[in-house]
This record gives sequence, C-alpha cells and structure tokens, in this order.
Amino acid sequence: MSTKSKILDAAEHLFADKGFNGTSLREITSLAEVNLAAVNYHFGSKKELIKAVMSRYMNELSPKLETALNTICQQTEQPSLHAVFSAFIEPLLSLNVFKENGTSNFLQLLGRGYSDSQGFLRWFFTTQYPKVITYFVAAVQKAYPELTPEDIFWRLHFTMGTVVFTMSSTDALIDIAKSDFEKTTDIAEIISKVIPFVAAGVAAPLGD
Amino acid sequence: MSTKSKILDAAEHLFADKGFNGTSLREITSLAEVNLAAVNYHFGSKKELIKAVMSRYMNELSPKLETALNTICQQTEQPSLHAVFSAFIEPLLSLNVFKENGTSNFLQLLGRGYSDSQGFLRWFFTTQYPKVITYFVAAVQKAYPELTPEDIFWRLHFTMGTVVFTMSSTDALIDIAKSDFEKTTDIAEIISKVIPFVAAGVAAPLGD
DNA sequence: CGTTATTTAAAACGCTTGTTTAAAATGTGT
DNA sequence: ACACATTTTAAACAAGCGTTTTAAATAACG
Repeated sequence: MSTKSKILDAAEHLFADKGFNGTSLREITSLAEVNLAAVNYHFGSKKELIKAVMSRYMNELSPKLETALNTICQQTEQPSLHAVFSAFIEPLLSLNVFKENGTSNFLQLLGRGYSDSQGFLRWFFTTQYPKVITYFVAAVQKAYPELTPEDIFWRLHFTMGTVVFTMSSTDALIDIAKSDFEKTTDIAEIISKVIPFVAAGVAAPLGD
Repeated sequence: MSTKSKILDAAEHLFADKGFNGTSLREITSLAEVNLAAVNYHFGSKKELIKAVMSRYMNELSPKLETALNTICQQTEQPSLHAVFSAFIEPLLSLNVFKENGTSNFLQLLGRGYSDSQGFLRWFFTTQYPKVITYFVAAVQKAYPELTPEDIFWRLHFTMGTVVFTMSSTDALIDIAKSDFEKTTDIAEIISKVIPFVAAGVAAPLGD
C-alpha cells in the first residue's frame, strides 16, 4: 500500500472522528506509520490533504448521484419527495463497498466540513461538484412544483443540516440509542429514519 | 464595563464566528482590550470560559423554555407539534433583548458546541439543563402520542441538527439568499421557516 | 495614611502546530 | 554498474497555543 494511500486512510479516519482542525499531521502520520514530512511531500499542505480526502469520495459519489437524480428528472410521471431523497441511498451505501465504513466516514466528514474550516468546504463543493446540487434542486422542483426556488433553497439547507449533523454525531447517537433502548442501530437504519423526516419537512405545506 | 464582561462578550462573538477550537485566547483578549492573563485569572481556563459563555445564555433561557413547555404539557387539549416548536420562538427571540444579536449568537454557539469539543458540551447541557429536554420530550409525546420514545429520540435529534446547523451558518445563508433572491432575511424569518419544516418532519407518518 | 486584598501587566514557560531543509535511501532506466 | 530521479528520513524551523509567574498598579478598608 502506497504512502499516499496510507496517509489518506489515516487522515480520513481521524478527520471524521475529531474534525479537521482537531487533527494534527503528527497524529495522521503516526497512525499511517509514515514520516511526518510525507504529507507535505505528497500533498503540499494540510489543506490540500483535506481536499484530497474529500475528493476521493466525491469522485466516487458524484457520478452516481448525478445519474440517479437525472433519471428522476427525466421520467415522465411526477416523483414523490420520498423517491427523490431515496435516490441518495444506494450511492451512499455503495461507499461501503468502495471502502470499509465508507458511508459513515464520508457523511461524518461532510458534517465536519461544514462546521470546521470557515466554509471553505462549502466553496469546494459548490464549485467542484455543482451538478449534484443542480440536479437535486431540479428533482425536488419536479416532485413539488408549488415550491418557489427560495423555499427550495431554505428547505434543502434544512435537509442538509439534518443529515450532516446527524451523521457527524452518528457514533454518539448509536451509543445512546443502544443504552437507552437496548437496540443496536447501524448507518443504514439511521438513513431509513432520516429520509421520512426530511421528506416530510420539505413537503411541509407552504405558509403565507 | 468589567474585565470579566468584556472577555465574555468578545469570547461569545469570536466563538460563534470561528468555533471554540478556532479561537485563541489572544484573539479574545485582544478584541476585549484586556490582558491575556485576565482569562486565566477570572475564569481559570479556556474550557471554563466556554462554559461561562454558554451558561450566561442558558441561565437566561432555560427557565423561560421550561415554563413555556410546561404550560403546553399542563393544558388539557392536545397541542399541535407546530405549537410545541413555537414555544421556543419567544424565549429565543427574547435573547435579542437580553443582548444584541443574542438569538443568533446563542444558536451559533450551540451549533459550534456540538461539532467542536468532542461532545463535552453535549454533556454540559444534558447534565446541567436536563429539565428542558425532559419537558420537550413530554410535550412532543403529548402532541403525537403514537410516537414511541425511540422515534422521539431520533426525530428530536434530527430537529436539533436542522436548527443547529442552520443557525451555525446563518450569516452565510443570509448572504446567499440576498444575492440569489434579492431578498433580505433576518433570524426571526429563518425561524419561521424552520418550524414548519421540523414540525412536519417530526409529524411524519410512521413507517413499519 | 497605611495596610491588606484585588486586579492588571509584561514576560516567559513548555508544548504543539504546519512547514522546510538537507541528507540518506530506494527505485528506475540505460 | 552507473547515473539520475524519486521517495523517505531525521532534524530543525518559526509561529502560535494555553498557562504560569512575578511584579506593578489599583481598590478597599480600618
């Protein structure tokens, strides 16, 4: 396994766990069992390493999301919002094939990215992967045409918040659920609980 | 204005803006125009300062929330979920009277608290202010008795995520909405958009 | 006024951070 | 086997961090 991959794997794990600011290069290189200077040699800087970790997932994910969402937009009959959000399930869960714990790692990283680092990851996504957002908005628009673009904007941000926050604290939540309800939960089950929630939220009747 | 208050105000502002980990004591004391050592003299440590900043708000907020939620639980007729969530509005907005930008600052701090600092603030809230949570769960239970405690647990965490995430990026969102829809927004308006969303989410029909 | 307690001040502490340097090791192609 | 490019290594760098120390300034009180 290459040094580059070892660094990426270690960084991904630690970033998801303790955030970007909260993880030092020494922790990463120590876990990866490579020399400290290897990060700067292979990636240039810590910031570029963060981008690389996210890109590895996004490059895997974005084409799948784009086709799934595009399929919904192309079909003739009107989709349900539940169907729109469900379009995310398969691509997200496929990250577990791509990499062990891929789904939860990626979603946790996503959560970190939005609260750490002063919105630089927001810039990263909207500029590097704009299609996913465009298609997503189009799919929601088609499922619920009465929603104005402004309503969609807000409700998709609420959705983002729900998912990202939930996923960034997945481990803690699973632990609590286990001790409080004596019931083990996994990421797929959480997703199956989140989707009805956000679908109903986005589908909420419009006020005045 | 006392040194202690100057520190609290500066810390609050910077913490909300850049997170707890992302803000240094030197930034705080520099903005507050006090000596660096004053933080450790008056508060003991940075961690205690964080607690003090949060406590200032929670001590103002929690009694109001408790009475508002308790009122709902006491009344005879069944409340709507919308009413339950609306119980938060007045207490939250009253923070703006208590302090300039109090509402948005507090909610942003809340968002930071959950992603920064490895869950120590989660401990802080659940142990220091457990009544708010208890009453909240009871009110939701009363509004939607079919929900199992486990469902409530998950949906309230989703709700938390929606609110906390949205509020921690309020400023950015307001800017985007302004440039995209040529429409100025304030915190009260965002709250009025969030509540139907989360109310509908919590009210979502139960799956199988 | 003088004495004691409280608060502020500047400086340094030890430690960690991301990054750079320069030499050693390894790999590659002829 | 030689020469060159790539990669790894250990060491040091400057800068920033939270905290502590010691002395000066201010406040409080008999």
